[in-house]
Amino acid sequence: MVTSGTAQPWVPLAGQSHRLALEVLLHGPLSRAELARRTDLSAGSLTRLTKPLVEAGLLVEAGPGAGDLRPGRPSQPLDIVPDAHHFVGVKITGDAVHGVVTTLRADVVASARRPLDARTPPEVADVVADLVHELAGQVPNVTAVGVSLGGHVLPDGTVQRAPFLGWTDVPLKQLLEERTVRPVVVANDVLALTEATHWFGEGRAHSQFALVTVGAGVGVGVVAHDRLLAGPNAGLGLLGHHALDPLGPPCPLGHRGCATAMLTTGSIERQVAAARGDLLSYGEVLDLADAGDELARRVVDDAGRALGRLVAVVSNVALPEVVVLGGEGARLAHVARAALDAGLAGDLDPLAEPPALAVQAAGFDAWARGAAVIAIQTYVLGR
Amino acid sequence: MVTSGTAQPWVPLAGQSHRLALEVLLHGPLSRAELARRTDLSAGSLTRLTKPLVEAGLLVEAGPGAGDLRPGRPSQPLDIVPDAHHFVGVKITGDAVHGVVTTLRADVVASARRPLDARTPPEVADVVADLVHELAGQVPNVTAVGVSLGGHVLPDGTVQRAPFLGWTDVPLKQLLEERTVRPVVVANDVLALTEATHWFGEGRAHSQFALVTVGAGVGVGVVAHDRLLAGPNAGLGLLGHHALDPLGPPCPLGHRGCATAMLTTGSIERQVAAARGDLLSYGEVLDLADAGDELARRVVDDAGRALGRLVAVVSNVALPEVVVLGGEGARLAHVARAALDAGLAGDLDPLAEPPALAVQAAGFDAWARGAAVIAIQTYVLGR
DNA sequence: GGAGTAAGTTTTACTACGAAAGATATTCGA
DNA sequence: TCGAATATCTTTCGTAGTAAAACTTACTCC
Repeated sequence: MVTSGTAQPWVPLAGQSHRLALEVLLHGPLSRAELARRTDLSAGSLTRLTKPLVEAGLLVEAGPGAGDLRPGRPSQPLDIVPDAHHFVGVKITGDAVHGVVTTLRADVVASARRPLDARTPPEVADVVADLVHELAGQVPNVTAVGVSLGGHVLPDGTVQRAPFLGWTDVPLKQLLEERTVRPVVVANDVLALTEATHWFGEGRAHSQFALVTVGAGVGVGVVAHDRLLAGPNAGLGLLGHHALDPLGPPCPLGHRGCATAMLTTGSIERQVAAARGDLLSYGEVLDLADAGDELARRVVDDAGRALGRLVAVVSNVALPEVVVLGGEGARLAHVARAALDAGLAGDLDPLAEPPALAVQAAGFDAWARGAAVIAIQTYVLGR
Repeated sequence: MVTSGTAQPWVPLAGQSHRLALEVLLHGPLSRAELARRTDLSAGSLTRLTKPLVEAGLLVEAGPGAGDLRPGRPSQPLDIVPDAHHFVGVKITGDAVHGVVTTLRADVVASARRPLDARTPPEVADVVADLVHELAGQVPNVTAVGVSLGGHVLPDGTVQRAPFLGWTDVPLKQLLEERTVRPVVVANDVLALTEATHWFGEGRAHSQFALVTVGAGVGVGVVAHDRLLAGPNAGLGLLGHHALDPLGPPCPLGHRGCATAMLTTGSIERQVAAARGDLLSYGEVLDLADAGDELARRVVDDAGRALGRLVAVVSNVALPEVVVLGGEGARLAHVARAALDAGLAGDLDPLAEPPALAVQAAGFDAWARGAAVIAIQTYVLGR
């Protein structure tokens, strides 16, 4: 039985062993021969390197790949044991806390939610700890907890700034480790979702892609050369006030037609409410637009066109192979796909190769899963 | 004496030897101890690895670093021999061909220029070959020739598209190798200049930076994680028609206030000519603006503000530590620095760390030097 | 049931590395 | 002028990781 005690990170694994384990984690069951090809190691090295990993229980010989009837000795795919470890991911928003439990492969096995009535750091930490406790009770072997929120997070887990909560310099990691007595990792929400997309989502096959999120805010994450673009400004929503439509509505800061004004769920609700007199939720607005309501259609199409232009800007600078659209408002990309495509095409060079587009499952669980992935990465990479 | 025969690329060097040689090439004379620190190798390994490199003449023990009087055995800096190899770099524009000769460290030791009267591939190749011949005659050991132009270049040296010349699918590398009987590398001009900035210019100390060029066109190159952002669309001027000023003049394609309309030398000349009646060169317009001429000042400031906004967009997406401004029109950044800063500040998040700005030496020699750097890289990395 | 094929294993020799101890060349202080 | 201190560079040696080649295993196809 795998020890259920303190989490042994993968770090003690030497260079190549670690690389092999990671390759198996990310790209599913792989035979030794396939691993040898991917890593440019010899077949002999693979036997040598995988033996201790199998003996330690980190890798297991999965059943033979069923379908392939090829000549030659059948391969014996190696795989990790996904539920040897579980991870809790929590996303904190301005008015609620969303949590999920995932396996080592980031498959969600449970989720829960708590409303957030108070926003002081200790109170929020209490709610998060309570949610973690509930979720962690449902599975064995919870190895680490990841927490994400909109704002700037320092490497030591301090939230330097979180406008949605009105926080500055809150030692969130420390507050949560005191309460949960588990390893906690804190990260920016957009960067966490970008990493999730990179390791376990639509970005898995690409070494260069971008994630554009729409929801309460607008965010962009870029992966280049298989690594997240980081820096002091990463994940802060720098394009939040990028001008997209000179005729659009103003945002709270007065920028006419900026990304926040055109794309955030709040702004779209507000535009419709101002014209109709009654307040509809973002989902209801999209439903109306889908049903052909003229007003909703106009607002949603304007937003779609703006999103297309935003994707074009990101695409023109970061040269992604794929642009993934995510965030709790991502359904917009489906409802206003035609307008999105038009806005995108208008701002791309006609001779340029357009990027592929992918729309992620929306909703807050996706955000929380992103936080869990940060916990997985920390455990696996040992940072 | 170093052989003056066929160029032995550095490639045969094994992994670490190659890395050491590259480190010395890029970061000047370095002692073994310093190299050990930079590469995380032991001092012992350094003796072992550098011995063959010194014996082969690739590295030489430079004179002791004069100034430093520290206790302990003095270090013996190792250096490459910069003029053991020379490289020719050529930039082809719509109406001229600019060439330079550089050392292995990309220091320019000669330059020359030919007007371009005809634009058919064979005629252009003749002019380029003639220029290469003249330049190569001035130094010993010309190892390779780099050629750059605005357009899309395939990995095999075919110019797939070059709007300035009206070319499609021209096997330029082949045409030039036939005529010069030397190894030729062909590359996109903006990407070549970005690599030059990365290896030997303002980007040397940074693993993440962006280059924005202004001149006959507008270009952007991005380096992330110490590698150029590449892809089918890299270097094509994708932001050339990015909207920067809703009230600006239209570009030839009708985009009002796009990067081309606001920033290219041609458009600035045209704006001033339209208002004054007489045609001034770009340099004269900048001189006038500097001298306080109201019309020129207005046009140049509008351009500066637009450049600032362009830098902001690039900065917000690519998160560079430095944004380098280059291209033959880069003097704009000096003349309209205040407007540039204003435009930049307006589009940056007030809470974000602003990127550092650097302005490159302008002029066509810089473009040609970029082409030479591509030749250097090809020789050193052996692609 | 044998030929063919490819995966996986074992053996062997080699290479690259770090650790540690030694050699060398300087500064600094007595 | 002579150690003591200090840092670079060199040498030696043991170890770990590697490829190459020969071998074993387990299947398909004829």
